[in-house]
Amino acid sequence: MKVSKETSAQHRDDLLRAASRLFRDKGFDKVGIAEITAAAGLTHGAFYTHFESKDELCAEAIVQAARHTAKTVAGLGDWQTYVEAYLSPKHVRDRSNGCPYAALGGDVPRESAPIKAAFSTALDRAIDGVARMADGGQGAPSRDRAIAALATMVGALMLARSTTDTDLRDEILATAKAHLIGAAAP
Amino acid sequence: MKVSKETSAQHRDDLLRAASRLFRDKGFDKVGIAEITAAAGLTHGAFYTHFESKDELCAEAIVQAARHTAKTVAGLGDWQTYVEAYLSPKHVRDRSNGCPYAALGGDVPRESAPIKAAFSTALDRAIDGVARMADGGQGAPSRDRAIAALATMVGALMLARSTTDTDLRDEILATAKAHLIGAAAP
DNA sequence: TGTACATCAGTGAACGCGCGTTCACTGATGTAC
DNA sequence: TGTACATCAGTGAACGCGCGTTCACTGATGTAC
Repeated sequence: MKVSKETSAQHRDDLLRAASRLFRDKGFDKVGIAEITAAAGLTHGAFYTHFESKDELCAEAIVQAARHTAKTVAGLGDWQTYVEAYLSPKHVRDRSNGCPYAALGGDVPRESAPIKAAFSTALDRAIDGVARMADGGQGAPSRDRAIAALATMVGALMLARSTTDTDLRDEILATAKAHLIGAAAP
Repeated sequence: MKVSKETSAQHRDDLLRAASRLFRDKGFDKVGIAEITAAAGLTHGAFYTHFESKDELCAEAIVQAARHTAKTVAGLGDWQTYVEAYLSPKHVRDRSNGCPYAALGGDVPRESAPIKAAFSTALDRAIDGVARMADGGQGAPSRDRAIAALATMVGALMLARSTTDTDLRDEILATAKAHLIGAAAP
């Protein structure tokens, strides 16, 4: 049955939000159209009135996740708070709502060009965001520091998530934290 | 038809090598049993005389990739040479023969316990290897530096691989390189 | 404002396909005499 | 050393399953009069 334009727009948004969370949690390949539409309270057939293909959804879900993440990060305000939240056991556990660059960075190189392009654009903006946050208005060239910091954070989070040894996990998080906060606020 | 014990052992090794390369290139989900057995010059039916399941192969392929990588890295000898090879455009392109931690670290958290355990053990050894290489016998506590360096390298490689913008890619590689080599050999 | 009808978002059955896995069969290996 | 036979690695057809995608249909929406 037909629904109102507002409801339809809401459904599209629901699909994007569900996809953005599910993809970050399980990766593109391990989440099906049926699971995404069900999470949005729809049946799988409705999917293709909103998106042309799964690939298109993947690309848009990256944008959605990046936007949501940027908003959350901006809300934290302080660089040290951000680093500590990023390298926390909670962020290791909660992939669904976490950093899309750490969650999907490993998958993106294997996906289609539009997906790579979406990720690439989002990443570039995220670097700018981190650069702005990392040094609150100082004249120093901050983009380089932002890139190095982001690489360390993304790498540390990914490795921490890949570990079954909780000692090693905590060691990775603590070490990365020390290097980042020590370097940014000596 | 039956083959000799030596041939069979060789086939098992061929399967592991093929799997270790294919998985690093495309990830666990995008490589099928048929593709792996074909790459090893066999048909898919032969697979189950060597491995109980795809999951078991994934775990063993991680060990295989880690061993091969450790051998290659040991051959480089010098820390600076290693960092430059790691953060080279060649390594960005050639995932098949590259670092298994950057290639599969994003996938491992979503896989079964044996796969996570295999990865975790290999990672722990890799950290030790990097620690030994990074400071050639100095008394300084090197394990922390090794962890931070590995996180930065893995993160930078992954992000560089996820980029379509070649300027951004080169920027990521150059920045990470500067931070790592500057820190280890000031 | 009320009625008639074209539109189209959502449903659910169906599709072709590739996947991991199984299994009856084949024929070279390697052992027992 | 030579022969007879049990073993078992590899083959290829077949399986059930879940996937992305399609499509005829439904019925509420929203427009034209």
